[in-house]
This record gives sequence, structure tokens and C-alpha cells, in this order.
Amino acid sequence: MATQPPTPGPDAPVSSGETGGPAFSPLYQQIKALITRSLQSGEWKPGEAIPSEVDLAARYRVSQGTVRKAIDELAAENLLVRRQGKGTFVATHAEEKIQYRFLRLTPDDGVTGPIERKVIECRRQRAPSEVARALDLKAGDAAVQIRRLLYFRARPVVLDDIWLHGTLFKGLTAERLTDYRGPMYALFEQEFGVRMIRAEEKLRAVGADAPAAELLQVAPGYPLLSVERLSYTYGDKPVEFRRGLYNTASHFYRNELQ
Amino acid sequence: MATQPPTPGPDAPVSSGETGGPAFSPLYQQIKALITRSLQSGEWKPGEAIPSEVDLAARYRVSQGTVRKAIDELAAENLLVRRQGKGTFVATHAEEKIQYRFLRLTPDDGVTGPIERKVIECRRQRAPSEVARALDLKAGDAAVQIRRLLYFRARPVVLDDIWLHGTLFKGLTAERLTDYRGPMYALFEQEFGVRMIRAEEKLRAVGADAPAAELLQVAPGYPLLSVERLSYTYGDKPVEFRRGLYNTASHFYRNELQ
DNA sequence: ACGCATTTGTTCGTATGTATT
DNA sequence: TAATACATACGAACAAATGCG
Repeated sequence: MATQPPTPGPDAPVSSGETGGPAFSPLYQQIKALITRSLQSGEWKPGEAIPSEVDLAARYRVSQGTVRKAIDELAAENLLVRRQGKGTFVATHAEEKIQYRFLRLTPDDGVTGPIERKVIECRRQRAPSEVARALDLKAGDAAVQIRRLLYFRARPVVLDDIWLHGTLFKGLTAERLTDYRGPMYALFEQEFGVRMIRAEEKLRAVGADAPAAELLQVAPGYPLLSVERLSYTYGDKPVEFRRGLYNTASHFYRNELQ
Repeated sequence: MATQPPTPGPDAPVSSGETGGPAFSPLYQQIKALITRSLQSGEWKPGEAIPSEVDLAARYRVSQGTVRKAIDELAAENLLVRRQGKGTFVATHAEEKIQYRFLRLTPDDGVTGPIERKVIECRRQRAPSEVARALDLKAGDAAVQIRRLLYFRARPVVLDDIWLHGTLFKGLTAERLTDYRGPMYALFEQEFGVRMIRAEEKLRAVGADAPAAELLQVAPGYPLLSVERLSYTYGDKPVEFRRGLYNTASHFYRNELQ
């Protein structure tokens, strides 16, 4: 309707240059930020549909095309999933075709059977300095430590050491981890309201130390792929740090460069 | 001008449903294919600007918005680079800020000095079966094999074994590799007209064998990161297969998950 | 130093196509 | 079949960045 700058409603974006603040930002970027805020606040939950583009355009008082461009970027970042004819949905680690979205390990023969998990340990602990630094905690702050094995066809292939932000994951126990069916990240979404959005990994080759060698049933010094992962939720807030040791005898870590 | 289906010109896209062929394809996808064809044929060379959006719209007899959407996707795939106010350019491995676009190795301390290279070997050879399979060759077809070291701060860190499609890279010698300043992929572009546009990697941890150990100055059995890479040019044609062995003592392979 | 032309970037509006329920 | 939602396509106007005269 309005080709002139719209009167800002309760949910309307800021007019450019109004606040003399940070800098100019295109309308669709402002809309993107508003949608992200609603995702973060839990207004639309994982797996649910968000309002239609037309509705959002009305709500934010912009054109449908501007909303589309905002959603395009959010879909490209895997925060939203578009389904023609059905709507736009909040991405989720649960109910995904591909379980384990972040796990890049692939069997050499391509046969991807079900993955078994065994939780070895899960306890609250004070964060070591390295973990504290990664998770933006003060050294000694509370953290949750998990140690677990992943089995492919009854063989131990991955040993994970996981450190979680202590306050966000208060109340997580080995029992809840064991009982839960489905990926750990789905549990985090559903039980703790923490969604993993993206992650950074650092890969190295290392020799197995004694405990890892025993758990993965290899000789000490056996070459293992070390995968350090820092996972982020909304607002680029780091909430999980883990180190995985992968036995790559019959699996590899796949990556796409472009 | 025309809101009706335009009369197809020499370069115009096919009208939908004309050929009863494969399937429906959106206009912008057809434009994308036409632009890709021009890139492949060398009509626009790496580093050069392609015609403006308005010009392309006139050439293909579609609207500027349709061209934009085609270019958007090509830019997202790193085939083209948009520069506001200047134009849209053909991506190149040369004259890039970041040399080595595909090399994900990063020093622990973040200090990225210049990389030195030493070509150990470069010769024509018959492709072993594994290589032949990867490059879509017949076993025994001609290939170019290169063996080289990469040095970071005068220390050998990467040992590469590279296999190239024999006919595409006819005439490549150790001397040309050594003399060329800049990334190998830039040489491939400029001297052989072959542009690498994407690659798939498989990562593993392995123990150093005797030759690798000597070249990388580590003990035999020392854990190394093995990086198998298959690189593709236009049309998803594989043209390079390489296996790199990385010493990750003070470097890591970085990866982004999203 | 200034303004102008060129090129991509943003935003709007509208109409129509395709997929789903 | 109809209603709804996303997808495609067009046209128009203005903004921002760049380079040239």
C-alpha cells in the first residue's frame, strides 16, 4: 500500500538513520534480525511453521519481496526450511531425515547403519581453563562434562568428550542422555531450549593415549582423527565444546569445498 | 517491454514445454545454464567482468531480475564475484586476497606467513586404477603425477601427491611448476584453461610411512592427517585427484558446519 | 573538487505458476 | 475444486559504490 516510508508499528523496523546509531542497514536485514529474535525467544518453536510471507509482510509493514529476501538468507543459514505449498518451518535437529546433521563421518562402503551410543560419564564439573575460554565462562564456572562412545555396527568408532555451558544445561544427567531416543542436539532443543545453529571444527591427527586406545579398542599411539568442535546458538553464543576422537580405519570425514 | 513470452532470439532460452524433453526448468535456471556455458567456453575469462545485468537481460530477452537471480546463484557457488558499482567478475584462483582457496590448513598461532613450495617430481605416467576411477579415465590412460612439499616457516608441513587428467594437462613440467609464482590452480587456469570450481575431500588419520616420514621430517608411524581431494571443473567433470599428508603438530584443518 | 554515468543493491507492486491440503 | 503458501517473473524507482571527465 504505502510507497512512502511506513509508519512504524509495534513490530516495524527502524527507519534508516533514525537512531544515529551503528550504521545503515538494508530493510531486509532488519527484518532478518527481527525474525531471528522471534526464533531466539521461542515465539516459533523448532519444527513449527512460521507465519506466511504475506502475514509477516503485514506484521513488519514491508513488502512480501523484502520478507522473502530475509527468509532466503535464513534458509541459506539453515535456520529456516522452506517447503513450497506448505510454509516455512523452523529448522530442527529432531525429525530430520539425516540424523546427526553435524557428524561428517561416513563409512567407506557407504552403508550407513544405525548408530549406537554409550554414555560413559556425565557430571557437573568446574570448567578447565581451555573450556572456559571457549565457552566464554570464567575459569572454575560450572560446566557439564559428558564422555561417550559411538558404535557403528557394534564397533566403537567415536569417543566424544563434551563440555556444555553449565547454567544452560542445568539438570542434564546420564540417565536422560541414555533414555532419549534421537540425536543429542534434539534433546538439547526439546529439554533445554538450546538450538545449535552452526559450529567450527579444528581437525588434527593424533596418536591414541592409553584411555582412548582402550575405549576405541586400538593400540596406544594408533592414529586417530581429533575433531575439536565449538558449537554456537543464536547470537553467536558458544554453548558446547567437544573433542571427538575418530577411528578412521573404515570411515572418513567428508568435506565439500567450494 | 514484452510481458508475453518473448520471441526466442539466437541466445534466447527455450520456452517452457517446447521440447517435450527432460522437464520444466525455471527461466532463471536456463539463464544460469547459458551463463555457465559462456564461462566454460571461455567467452569471459577468469578475472574479467561479464556484461552488465541490463546487457545480459537484453541478450537473453528476459528481465533484469531474472538475470539477477541466475547470477545470485552463480555467485553463491563462487563462479562469479559481484562488486557493487564495478560489475560482476569471473572468479579466479589468481589475484585473490586469500591465496590457496582450497587449503584449509591454519597455524595454531594464527600467523600466516608465506608458503614455500618444492616440487619433488613431475612426470607423465599411466594412471593407477584408483586414480583412473576417480578421474573417469580408463586404467592405463595418461596422467600427470606431481609430488611436492609445502613449507610453513621453513618447515615441511604438507606432502602432496597430485594426479591430473593427462590430456587436459599435456605439457606440464616440473620447471613450469617451479617457475610459476602463485597458486598452482592459478597456473592451471592461465596455462591450461582449466578452472577448479569445487572439490570433495575425505579426511583420515594415518601413520607416516617411511618416505613420507623422511620428507616431512617426522618419525615413521607419526600421525598425519590424510586429505584426499577430488577437484571438479565445469560440468562436474573431475580433473584432479590428490592426496595430501599434513603434519598437524602446529597446524589444524579448519571447517565450518552449518 | 564536483558532478555525471555506469553498475550493482534494495524495495516496492503486481501477476502468474506450482505444490499442498 | 478451492484455498493457501511458496516460487517465478516482470517492471519500476531509487540508493550506494565506483570511476571518469
